[in-house]
Amino acid sequence: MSDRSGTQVGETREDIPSRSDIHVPQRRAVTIKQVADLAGVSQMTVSRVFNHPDAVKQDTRVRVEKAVKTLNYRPNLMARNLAGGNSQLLGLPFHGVNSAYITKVLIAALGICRERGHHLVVEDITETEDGKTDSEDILKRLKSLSLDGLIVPPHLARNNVVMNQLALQPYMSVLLGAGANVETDIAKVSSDDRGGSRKVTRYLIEKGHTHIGFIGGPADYPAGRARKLGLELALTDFDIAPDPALMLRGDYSIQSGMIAGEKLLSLKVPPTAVVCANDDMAAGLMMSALRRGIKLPDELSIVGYGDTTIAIQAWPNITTVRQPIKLMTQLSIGYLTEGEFPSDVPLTKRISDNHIEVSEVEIVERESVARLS
Amino acid sequence: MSDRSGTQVGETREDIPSRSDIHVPQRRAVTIKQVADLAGVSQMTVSRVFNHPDAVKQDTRVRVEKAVKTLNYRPNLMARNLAGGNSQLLGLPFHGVNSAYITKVLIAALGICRERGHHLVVEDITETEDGKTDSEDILKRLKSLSLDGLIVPPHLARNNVVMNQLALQPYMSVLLGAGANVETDIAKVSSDDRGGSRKVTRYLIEKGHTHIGFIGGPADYPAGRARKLGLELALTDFDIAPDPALMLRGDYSIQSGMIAGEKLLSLKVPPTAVVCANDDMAAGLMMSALRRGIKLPDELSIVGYGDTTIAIQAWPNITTVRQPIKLMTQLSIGYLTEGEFPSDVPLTKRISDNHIEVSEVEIVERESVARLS
DNA sequence: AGCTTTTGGTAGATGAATACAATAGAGATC
DNA sequence: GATCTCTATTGTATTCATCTACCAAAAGCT
Repeated sequence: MSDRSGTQVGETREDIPSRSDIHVPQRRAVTIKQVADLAGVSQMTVSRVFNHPDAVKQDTRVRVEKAVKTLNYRPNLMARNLAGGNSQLLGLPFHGVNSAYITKVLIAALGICRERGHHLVVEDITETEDGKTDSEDILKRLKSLSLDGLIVPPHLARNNVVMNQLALQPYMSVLLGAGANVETDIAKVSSDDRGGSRKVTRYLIEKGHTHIGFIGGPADYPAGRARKLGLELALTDFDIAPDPALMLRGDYSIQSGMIAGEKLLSLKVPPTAVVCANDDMAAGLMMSALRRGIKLPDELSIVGYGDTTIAIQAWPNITTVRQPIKLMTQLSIGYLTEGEFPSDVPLTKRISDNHIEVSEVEIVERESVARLS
Repeated sequence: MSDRSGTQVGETREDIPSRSDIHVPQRRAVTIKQVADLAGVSQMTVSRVFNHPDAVKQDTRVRVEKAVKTLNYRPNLMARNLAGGNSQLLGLPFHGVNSAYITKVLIAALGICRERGHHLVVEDITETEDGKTDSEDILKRLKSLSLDGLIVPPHLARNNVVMNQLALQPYMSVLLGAGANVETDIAKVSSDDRGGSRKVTRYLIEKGHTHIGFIGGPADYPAGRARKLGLELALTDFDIAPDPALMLRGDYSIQSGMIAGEKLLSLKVPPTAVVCANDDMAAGLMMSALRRGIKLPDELSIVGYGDTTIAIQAWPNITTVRQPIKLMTQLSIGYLTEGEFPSDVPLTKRISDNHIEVSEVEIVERESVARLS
């Protein structure tokens, strides 16, 4: 008690008055000690209230919580982590090019982190001009961060050097959105790309299309391959022979969609409909069609994949396949923080202990598809 | 407790070889102590090499640097910050809607942070469904982070509650991209919105347009007002009387651009050209024009502002005003880390000690403007 | 030699968590 | 009824990796 009265009298460095500068380093943030003093308990008890609430008597817990509230206390992340606790920091590697997908992930992750009291550290993994990824540099930056977990986008997953090192880190990583074929056995959250692609393709066929083109993704993106497979499945479902001449490949950029479009549209018998492995390429294709004066969607039906922002920015708005990014991100972050996937998520298929697949993929009907008459 | 002692006696946890688990918490990260030992100096000397290199003799510094390299040492951010150093963490509030501008900032900031060894913590400031911003929540999240500095986007700058609190934080904040009229005296990096808008408007006039519409931004975005002013200036430059009926206002979304477009295009005498306060609204306007079967750009010329991704995703590609985001972000982060703006930056105008304006704003000619014949 | 400057070291602090110790109260044992 | 055991709860000491502040030793200069 004497101890308490002693500290209550605010002395020490606290009482330095504000200077005339604009940015006055404000009185230091409230520490756990101050809370403990106010509540009349030890620091440990306050710490417990935050980290193991059940281990504290209801009575004292309430007292501590009140003190926390009156002082507006927030645990210092740095100290917490240094002492062995969680840093509450999740990492998200981000690349600035063709960034529709990753931006969607970012926004989803941001919201979830906010809800759960985590923070998102975004790291640049854009390739240098000469197209090389500096794996060393990425790893270095990631290492100094004391993350609680890392969300790995497909773009980074292709880099096996990084992936292998990641498996050795003291935190978990989750691959968000890939198919398979990553060397490292890392946790994965995927969605049914094959099924989605099969679904839209059938949708086109049911609209009367039989001469269907495809613009796929780069070879090192598994999702792109799954989408191609889905298309072929749908085709054979209806006894249509896939035509290799109609199967092109882009690099997920608008530009590459335009180039593929040029080729496709200059064929003697151009396709009446085209499935694209992502929305950006669909938009690119759209541009090359418009440039040729082709009327959309009447003379050419186009579908994208992903339901990214560009799908509603292009005109006509692009019919596409919605990827449940929000749900996938939720599952990823859940895994990172809980250590495992929840068991009762609807619309998902548990492939293994560390791989879950979202099976709900739906078509978003917009304006870029016409019935072939 | 017996279960504890059951593990091999005398075994420090260091020498446990890799287990069969997937995620093996690797041997602890290299610490400053190990570096010091290897280099044959004290921890302090190593610390100095990192933080005050000039205070260490060339000779020993080299020795330390070699040790750092061989051990692949990276200072622990958490410890560094706890002990009073810099956290190397910069904050960037991000909102998920109409996010073209902020995404561009994000990408720029990411690259700069990478170069300079900083990390970017992105925080969600998206409004809740009921349109309210939870200032308390934002502040709380920002506070627990021990940031070195905060980049404030215009979106957040409108919130005076937050802005006032920010001025009290122990780190600096820079307003990136606003005009003026923020109550708090915060550092600012702006660009010449008025000049840019004036420039494109003149450009349109020189193309023969005189009946020019404008779709502005919300009242609480100073940049939008500056852009409107620029338009009016250009108009009077050429003795054209601004027509209030042609001056509409959106909220920077594609949607609002479409709505404004509907109004504008259903006038008895619709404008032959429209200046939009951002690219998204230009795209929206474009859609409503296309929907009406108006031929672009021949029957309607459109210019946007900002040169965001949508400008090249829409078709025809949008002629717009480039905002030097990269440079502005560079200046912002420079201010945050150095404490002041560099004095010799080309193409900028120093307005005050803590306000710098980028005067270079150029038109990016694309396909959305036609000469009026 | 005496003083200043440079350079490197020691001690303590930072805020919170883990490990272990201590205390109190309930019920069990004799 | 006194003591003992066990459990629930709270406290103490230590640790985390690094920095700031203050000292001491070495080197340079007059």
